[in-house]
Amino acid sequence: MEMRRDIFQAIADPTRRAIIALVAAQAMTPGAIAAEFSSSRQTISRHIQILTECQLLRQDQKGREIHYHLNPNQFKEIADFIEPFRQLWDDRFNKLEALMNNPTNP
Amino acid sequence: MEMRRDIFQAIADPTRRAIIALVAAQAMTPGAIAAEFSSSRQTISRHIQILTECQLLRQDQKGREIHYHLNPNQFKEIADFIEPFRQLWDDRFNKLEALMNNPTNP
DNA sequence: TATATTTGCAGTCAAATAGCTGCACTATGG
DNA sequence: CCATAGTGCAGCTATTTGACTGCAAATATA
Repeated sequence: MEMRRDIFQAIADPTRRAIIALVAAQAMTPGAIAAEFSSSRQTISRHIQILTECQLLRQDQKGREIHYHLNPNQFKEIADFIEPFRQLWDDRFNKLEALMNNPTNP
Repeated sequence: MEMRRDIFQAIADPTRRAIIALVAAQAMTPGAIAAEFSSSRQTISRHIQILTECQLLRQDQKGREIHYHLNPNQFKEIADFIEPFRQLWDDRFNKLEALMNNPTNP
């Protein structure tokens, strides 16, 4: 029944990206997260569940509260996807890369 | 009727990511792209249309053939999303950043 | 001009998704 | 022990999505 989630599908939803941005700043409880949105608490809870399945979020139980915090490692899969194209648009990256390949030269 | 497409939704589909990877190597016609997949030509054509709506692909009409090629600029939106988290996992990036902040000239 | 090739568009259908409400479970405090 | 607060899960519905088939438009070739 439950389709295998991948991280690209997880970040496809704008609400979930907003949740990620919120939690990135500080760990938050589901209630506090839901308070930031107009959707119902249960709906936000479902989004949190999806993000947790992809390990984008991690739980931190404290008494009856659960604090969710970001797991930045999972973003590597997205980074790996766009990395091959990065040099085609990111001048800053090109400068960094030049320094990396030629660290001692002018 | 037609929902506004965003780029995150565009790359959520694995077939579309595969199309992107194909076209990144070289510009291709819809027919040639479809030949790489088991889905029908029309289904692939629909995916190409979605990618083009998001400007991830660009058309290049040559007679009755249309060559699609990648528009890497659009990946910036994805990069901007994950960039804030990059330093938290990417050691290589940290090294590059260090070089950038402390260039070769003493 | 007639024909074949390349492509896009409309229509249909099954499956997945995101939203809601209601209920059950756990932990804290009196 | 009981009430309350914080969460998760089940079930329902409307919307969206991805796949297919069929057809039309445009271009190249005989």
